[in-house]
Amino acid sequence: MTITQQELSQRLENFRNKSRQEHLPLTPQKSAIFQAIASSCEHPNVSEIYQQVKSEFPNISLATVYNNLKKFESLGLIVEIPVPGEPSRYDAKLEIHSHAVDSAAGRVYDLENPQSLSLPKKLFGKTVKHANLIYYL
Amino acid sequence: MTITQQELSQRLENFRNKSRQEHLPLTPQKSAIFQAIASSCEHPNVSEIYQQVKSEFPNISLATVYNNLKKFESLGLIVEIPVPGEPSRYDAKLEIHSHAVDSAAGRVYDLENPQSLSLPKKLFGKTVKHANLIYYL
DNA sequence: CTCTATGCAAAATATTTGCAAGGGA
DNA sequence: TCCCTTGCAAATATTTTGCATAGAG
Repeated sequence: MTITQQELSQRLENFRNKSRQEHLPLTPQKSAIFQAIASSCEHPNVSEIYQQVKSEFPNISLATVYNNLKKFESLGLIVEIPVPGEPSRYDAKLEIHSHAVDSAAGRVYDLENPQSLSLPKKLFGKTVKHANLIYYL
Repeated sequence: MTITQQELSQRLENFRNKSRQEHLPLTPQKSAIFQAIASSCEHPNVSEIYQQVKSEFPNISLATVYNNLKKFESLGLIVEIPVPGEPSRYDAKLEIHSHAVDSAAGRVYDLENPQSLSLPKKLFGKTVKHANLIYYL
């Protein structure tokens, strides 16, 4: 499963814009980490991202990967997908959607949200920031 | 938020039945661990469960808690609720339902699934075992 | 030039495993 | 009796932090 060229460009541009907005230096390592997540539908976990980036930057530190993931999350560039019993995976698709977790195969799929699913705006007096419907296969 | 006496009895009976079915000895520690999860809507995480059980069994080991949680999960007695950025929480409510995660308050609420939400039986040729709709507040 | 990011190492946290002894069925 | 469970300690795995240096804006 690959993403369209157009979708990828959009994600990367969004990434660069956000970085500029926040006056954050745009290093090659950061770009590589973001691309490792954004350039496919693989929903990699930390060590997969680390391995991937390592092939381009053999000196990259795992701490750098962790630090950047945290930063990207706080900027709203990526979303963490927690998976029961395994390390979290990361997703750069920003539209609200669902996930199918196939633990046996160690994979996470993207799914459109069903038409029928209308999300509440508020719960317990608090704004619903995000919603994630996870199917376990 | 507390659960009804009836619901609790049901959960505990289910727990005892399952243990007997599987020919697993029913130790006081196991019961205490299960009850720590089943007797409220608190969705405790591992260390909260550990602290709770420790008050009754000061010698209990954290490893015992972990081992039993894994066992309970594989028996279908509890469900792990992964929470982004924090350790997982555990739920003994077995009906399919949703969760609202309030990270700021460190709480997870149970929610009925909306009527409108009809879950697919299969995805990608695999049976949907469980589905979890998580709202982030 | 200034400020953040990087890489390294160490610390902190979380989880799993091996094994001897104890206790339920 | 048999086998699972417990508790302890050690091993692994995961994530965070501090600090000196390098590099982006």
